[in-house]
Amino acid sequence: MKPARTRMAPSPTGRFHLGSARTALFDYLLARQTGGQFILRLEDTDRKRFVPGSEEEIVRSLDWLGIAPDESPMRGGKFGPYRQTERRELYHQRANELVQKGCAYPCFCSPERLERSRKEQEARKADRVRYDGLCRALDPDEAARRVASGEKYVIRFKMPQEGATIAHDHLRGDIVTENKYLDDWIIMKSDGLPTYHLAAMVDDHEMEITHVLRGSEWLATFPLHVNIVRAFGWGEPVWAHLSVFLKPSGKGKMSKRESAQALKDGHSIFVDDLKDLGYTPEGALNWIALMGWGVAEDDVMSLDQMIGRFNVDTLTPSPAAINFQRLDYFNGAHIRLLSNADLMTRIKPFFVAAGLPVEDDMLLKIAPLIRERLVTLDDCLAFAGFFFKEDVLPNPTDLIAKGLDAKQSAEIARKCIGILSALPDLSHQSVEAPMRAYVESSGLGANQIFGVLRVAVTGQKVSPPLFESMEIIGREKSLRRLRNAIEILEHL
RNA sequence: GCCCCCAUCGUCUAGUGGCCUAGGACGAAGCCCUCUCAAGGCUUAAACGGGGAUUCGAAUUCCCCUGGGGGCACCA
Repeated sequence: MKPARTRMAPSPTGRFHLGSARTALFDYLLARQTGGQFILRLEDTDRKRFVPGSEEEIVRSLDWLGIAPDESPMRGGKFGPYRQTERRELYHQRANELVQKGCAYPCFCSPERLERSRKEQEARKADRVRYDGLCRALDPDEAARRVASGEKYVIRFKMPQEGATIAHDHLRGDIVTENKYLDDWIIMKSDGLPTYHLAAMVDDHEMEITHVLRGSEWLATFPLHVNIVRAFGWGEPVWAHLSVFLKPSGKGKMSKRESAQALKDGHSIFVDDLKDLGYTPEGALNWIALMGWGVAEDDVMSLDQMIGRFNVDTLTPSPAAINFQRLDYFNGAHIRLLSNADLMTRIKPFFVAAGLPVEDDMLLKIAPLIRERLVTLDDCLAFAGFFFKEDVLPNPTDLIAKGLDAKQSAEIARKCIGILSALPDLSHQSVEAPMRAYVESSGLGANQIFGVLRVAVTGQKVSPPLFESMEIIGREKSLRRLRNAIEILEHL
């Protein structure tokens, strides 16, 4: 396959969400696989909806995911500039070219007249509300004179009114639309900036884009786009319209309210939130990739494996419901693939953020103990926070072994102190045998004895393996926590 | 309302006319392992939306219906 040039063209008008991330991923995969380039182009022609900070969020999200573009407004590239507001002269020329060719025309209708026309069409229940064509009928010379005189105008694309437009989508095949249902859409606004329809087509051509992957919300104006490209006489890229993401129930798109709820539940549809929620880029990427891309087996994949296996032909056109349980699964699966050193550097920030005095070598020893227990990285606090505290505060009732009372439990703790004190060291190898022997001789269950020990030493009912944990905590601290536990039990 | 798109287990999907008694993964249930919780292993339940047509034969092709989604801006 020839090197593909792909592009993601978000508008800086809001948060960077799953849909954009998936488009970017597929763009990236295709570019890498073919030895091509992945481009980020900012479609900032709508100055009214511009949201400060959104450009930064796009770049930050892409960086974090590990799928940074090869060419972008920040990084530059030989097809720049990559911000549409910096390319207005180009659009101006191209729009005029279409007018000259008779494929587009200036329109002087005021927003008020347009509004009136719309209302009138709605009132008589017209099949489709659209531009009534007043300025389409204008004499070109007359129109040119009015433009030259400084009258306010927009430029509309002259849609063919007969026949049908056949647009080819790579995933759906030919999409046939009768031209009578199409409109003379505005391609140049009165503020001198182009609309998406013109700008994207011009840029995709100028930037030599070979594959356009975009959301299915563009399907409705797809016929317009191919008509514009054809009016210029350009070759068409491969078009693939990706399906939308539905909310977990599968009924409709995620709403603001549901996005907020997801965040409360520890999930998010915004990539920039994922890091703080304890997700890894690997897990997030894997999750995103498998929504709308059918892979027969071996679901857990690294980015490199995805590059190797990606295929535009196997993208699915049907909408996909978001499933956060799968995100958790993929995240845990990728965490388990991490080396101790890697895992260590990833969990460290969460301890630091919690104000715990962490040390690298100790974290390195803890990493293998909690690796397969983590669903999200921030789970490390719940599993291993006790390692870094001077003292733990076990829930008194948790200290009482199942089926026994406080006194008997205190006795177990005392016995443990005796055993552990007598040992040359507290390595888990040294501890295991004598503790097992104690369980044997006591007539109690391992659950009961280890339970008391666990809660006393870690302060919690659920913890990493006990003996390994004590080895890291050390004898002094372990014994002190045991004595505290006895204290608590005796005062019950 | 009009136009366009989509349709396999609860969810993501494999499947391109006979290899389908419909495969995998998440989730669910059970068992094993086990110092807790996980991880891991094994097992189970779970789907071709409905109706026609083509064909010796249809999840796979065609039509209709239904359901879902998107669009109908001087927004992208």
